[in-house]
Amino acid sequence: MATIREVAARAGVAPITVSRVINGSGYTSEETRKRVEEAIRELEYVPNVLARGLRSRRTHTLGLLVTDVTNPFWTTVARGAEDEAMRAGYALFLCNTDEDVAKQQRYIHALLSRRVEGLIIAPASSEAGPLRPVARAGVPFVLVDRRVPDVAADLVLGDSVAGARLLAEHLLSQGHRRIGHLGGPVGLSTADEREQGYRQALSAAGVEIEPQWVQRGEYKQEAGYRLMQACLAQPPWPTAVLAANNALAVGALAALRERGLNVPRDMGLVCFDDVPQASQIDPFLTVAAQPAYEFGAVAVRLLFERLSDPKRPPQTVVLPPELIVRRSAGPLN
Amino acid sequence: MATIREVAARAGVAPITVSRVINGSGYTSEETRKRVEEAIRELEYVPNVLARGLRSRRTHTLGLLVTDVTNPFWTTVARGAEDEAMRAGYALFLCNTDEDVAKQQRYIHALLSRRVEGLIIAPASSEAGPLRPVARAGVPFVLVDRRVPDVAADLVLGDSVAGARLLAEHLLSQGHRRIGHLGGPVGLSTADEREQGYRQALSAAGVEIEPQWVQRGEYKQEAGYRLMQACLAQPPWPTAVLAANNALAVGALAALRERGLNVPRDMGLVCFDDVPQASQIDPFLTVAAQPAYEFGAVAVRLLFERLSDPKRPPQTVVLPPELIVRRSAGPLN
DNA sequence: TTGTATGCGTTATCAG
DNA sequence: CTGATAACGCATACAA
Repeated sequence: MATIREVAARAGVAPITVSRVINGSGYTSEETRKRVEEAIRELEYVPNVLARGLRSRRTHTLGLLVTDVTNPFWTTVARGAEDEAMRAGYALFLCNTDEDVAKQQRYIHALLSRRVEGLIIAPASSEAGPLRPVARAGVPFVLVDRRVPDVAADLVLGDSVAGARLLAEHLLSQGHRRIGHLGGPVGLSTADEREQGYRQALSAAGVEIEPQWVQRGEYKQEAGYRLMQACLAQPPWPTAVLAANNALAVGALAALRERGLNVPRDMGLVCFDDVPQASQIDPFLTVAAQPAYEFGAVAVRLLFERLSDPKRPPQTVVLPPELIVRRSAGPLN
Repeated sequence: MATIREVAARAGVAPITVSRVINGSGYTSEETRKRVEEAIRELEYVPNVLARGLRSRRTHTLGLLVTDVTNPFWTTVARGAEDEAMRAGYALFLCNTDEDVAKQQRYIHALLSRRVEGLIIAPASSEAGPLRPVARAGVPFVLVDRRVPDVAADLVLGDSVAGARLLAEHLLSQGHRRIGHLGGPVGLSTADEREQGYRQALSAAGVEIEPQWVQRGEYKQEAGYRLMQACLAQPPWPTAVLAANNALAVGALAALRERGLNVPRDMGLVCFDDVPQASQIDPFLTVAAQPAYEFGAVAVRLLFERLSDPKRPPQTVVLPPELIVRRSAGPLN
């Protein structure tokens, strides 16, 4: 691969002049710029971003940590972030932590060692500890989707309480009075808040909750399957359940099918986050859909704002969910 | 952020000794290693991979270009690649080209300029031209899912001809004799081969094909919607269609629903590639599923083999699809 | 087993 | 408007 010196030699200028042409910094005459650009083309010169980053401390690279790449919510977040980053000439490392703090830490280290200029993190846990290395390295970061107590950072959130309330109210409006909740990990802000919204709605309607109807686990299909079974371990059964995310709902559906229970005939089901392809195939699940693409795009914008003004106070952007009513929670018989 | 010199100073050794401890290269006494490791911990030292790569020409970074991050097939490929790369201590840039050659070229440039050691590419077009910069930069690459004529590179493929034949034969076995095909872009190997497999199966069964039943377009939902409409523009209609990928099938389903046609009652539908979440929610689509995770993992393995032996002749690995029969193509009435 | 000198490719800084 | 010089942080080559 050609270097900036070879380009300079061929164009008959100094390396720094080539640098100026590439970066559009400083002055260059029309004349020399033409010559340099031609030399670049002829040699198929590709600037070495490593060397550039080493000297200038600007790598034009961001990192994005999501907790599940196979979840359409997160891939859509990634698209939003990627588009926004690319628009600004930044590349984006997309990393999948799988809700696993150890994996998250390995990626954080990998990204810091690659000197990314900023990080967008969907935290795998609500502990502040794992984020400390990022803060101490002085690398700006934005949290998406989940809060972390005692961490001062920009934040892009959905409204979990309101969304869960919407879903629960929908079930109530369909006549359900025995409503269960399949929740996410205890301590994770979205999971805690979704349970809270669910409880608020039911309590406002004067509806009782059996303890076994409320289950918590990971945001994964297997957990949905398991929690649904636990929920139905013994009577009385709920007539409907609210799953705290789409993966939980998909797992719950498998458990219900296995027991020969039909949705919505035998059991109503609603959840947070859409499953777009599935909904195209069959508009079935009633969901509180979040503007995932915006999550990513807004997070990158916040990050850029912070990069250009490091002292600006942390901002929080809340993007409300939208209730999409489909067939999975029809009127209670 | 601390540098290797600060670590060395604190440990009372030379920088090169720290380097040796970090990389496990050369000899270091137990004693000094302990001291160095402690200094690293105390200073929260994070090695600068840019500097390391500049000097050693090893960045421990790969690039993966997929054509659609929101398609579960590609996210699963990405997971396979990522897991395999991480196991070897490599990070992976995951980039989404959106089936757009211009976008693909921008990412290729971004990745070359970051001096990735290798690339895994799902080519957005079957032209060799766009891949030339990679070859000329001397960066090894593996093609996944699609062939590119006149490019000597390692290759991970599904068996498109066989898969399409399986799907078509399934439709024939259900009694269908008027079978359409919604195909991918003309010239793209998977798209061409899937049409070929479809034609082989029908011709072997002595079944005729109306020209309007065979449509080709992008591997995207909108195309599926449009092609399905074109397919039904005028009688005679097919009684079933074979979509060349999952996105096309999802779009086709929307078009059918819009016309009030029920699948499988009024129209059979099968496609290449699964839609895992949707199939969990409702085991509906009959598909030729490909081992997507293996695509990614095998591609990374091939890349590593080539990195360690650049002169080895290009390999091609073919991973066969599996027919999963569900309800979307029941017996013809 | 450890250290010294040097250079990877680029840009910041200062000069002209 | 252009150039010379040095330095970014690390690892290679060679010495001790």
